[in-house]
Amino acid sequence: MTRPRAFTLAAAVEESKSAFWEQGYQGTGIRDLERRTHLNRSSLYSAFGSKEGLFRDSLDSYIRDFIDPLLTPMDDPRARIRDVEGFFSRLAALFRDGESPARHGCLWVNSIAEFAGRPAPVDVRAAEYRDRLRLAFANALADTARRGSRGSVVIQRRAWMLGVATYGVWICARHDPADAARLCDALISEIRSWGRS
Amino acid sequence: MTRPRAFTLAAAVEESKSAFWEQGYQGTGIRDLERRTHLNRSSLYSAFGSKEGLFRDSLDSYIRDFIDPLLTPMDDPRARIRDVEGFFSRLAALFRDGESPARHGCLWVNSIAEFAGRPAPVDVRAAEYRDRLRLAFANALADTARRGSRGSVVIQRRAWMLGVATYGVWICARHDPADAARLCDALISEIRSWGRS
DNA sequence: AGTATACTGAAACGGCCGATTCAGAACGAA
DNA sequence: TTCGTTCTGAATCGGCCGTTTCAGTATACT
Repeated sequence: MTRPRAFTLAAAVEESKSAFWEQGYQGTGIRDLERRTHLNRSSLYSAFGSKEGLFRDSLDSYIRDFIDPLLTPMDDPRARIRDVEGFFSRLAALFRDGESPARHGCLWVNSIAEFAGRPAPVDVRAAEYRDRLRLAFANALADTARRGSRGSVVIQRRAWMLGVATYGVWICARHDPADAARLCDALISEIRSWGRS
Repeated sequence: MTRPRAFTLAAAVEESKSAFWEQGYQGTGIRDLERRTHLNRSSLYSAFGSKEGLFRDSLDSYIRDFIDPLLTPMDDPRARIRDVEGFFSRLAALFRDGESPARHGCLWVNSIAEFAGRPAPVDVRAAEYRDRLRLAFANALADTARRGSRGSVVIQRRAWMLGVATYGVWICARHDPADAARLCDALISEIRSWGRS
């Protein structure tokens, strides 16, 4: 009936995502996005409506393709403390890989820092991300409580602590990925010591 | 000999600092700074040279007046684990105070997220801040090693962990200060449990 | 063949960006 | 009083901001 799109929305989002990831929302101009996506303004606006729309889609894609896979192992009801260690060791590997976009930190954490409280597509979902993180940790740590070594209060507290540490690691990675990798190692040691107690 | 300045540099920096703190570097325009400082462009530029110069001075003032006082208690060689608890309980109090600028997070952490790796007055000193934090924690935790309850490796590891947790708490505060306060409470509980072990 | 959409490239919008310059008035110290 | 500086206000700079519009061309469907 009508002429189809010559480009994939997903591909355009992919390129935009890495631009926002590296340079932030304000640091990325429409002209940057034109260059990265190899699309002109008109196509961009007809497909996404606005810069903010494109950013929202980038954020969605980021969570779906990057964050979720990191967390799902810990969501499994059979998850154990070793899955928590696995999470941080996978992070460490990303930080040590000079090619990984993880060296620019976490798109979401960066976005929270960039527009806090301001009218932005970030603010609402920031709490979601935080809770998702804490729940994943709490779930994976839960079996140590079941095995009686610790009370559930301690588990909860440690899940919170790991959540906030994850935020911190991302910030650290943005300015020094190698240090963030060492940080993950240290966290893994600490978590291992919890398993022994 | 010549006409003196009618305004204080420090006062101008003070106003600029809070503007940057709330809205970030890129989010704050010269026109914002004119409004906040009640100075016109010419005075601003003749006094500070550039927006970046004003930002650098704001960052210095931030560290001197806000960060240093929070850390010095832990720098004391006689510092104990209770000073670490004190640090987080002071943070919690700031987050619970609706007037405190701490509700906008940490100017430095925000800046790291905003320009990582880019030509900015932040990048060099980011490592300084990180190390200063870790050293302060390590120093205040050291006596638990001296008292033989823990090896120095554990102390080091925990100091790193608290450093990264502090980063995370600041990010968390930027989007939900009340939650950050609760987070500090949880950290205090955890730290207290270290003292008992 | 006709129709409906998508493509490209360019132009233009009002507005702000950071920064520089100027004229004129105000002021303090020598 | 004179000299040197700072003040204010306004204008200007080139450039990018995000966004809209348009004419012209290409493409796939019925």
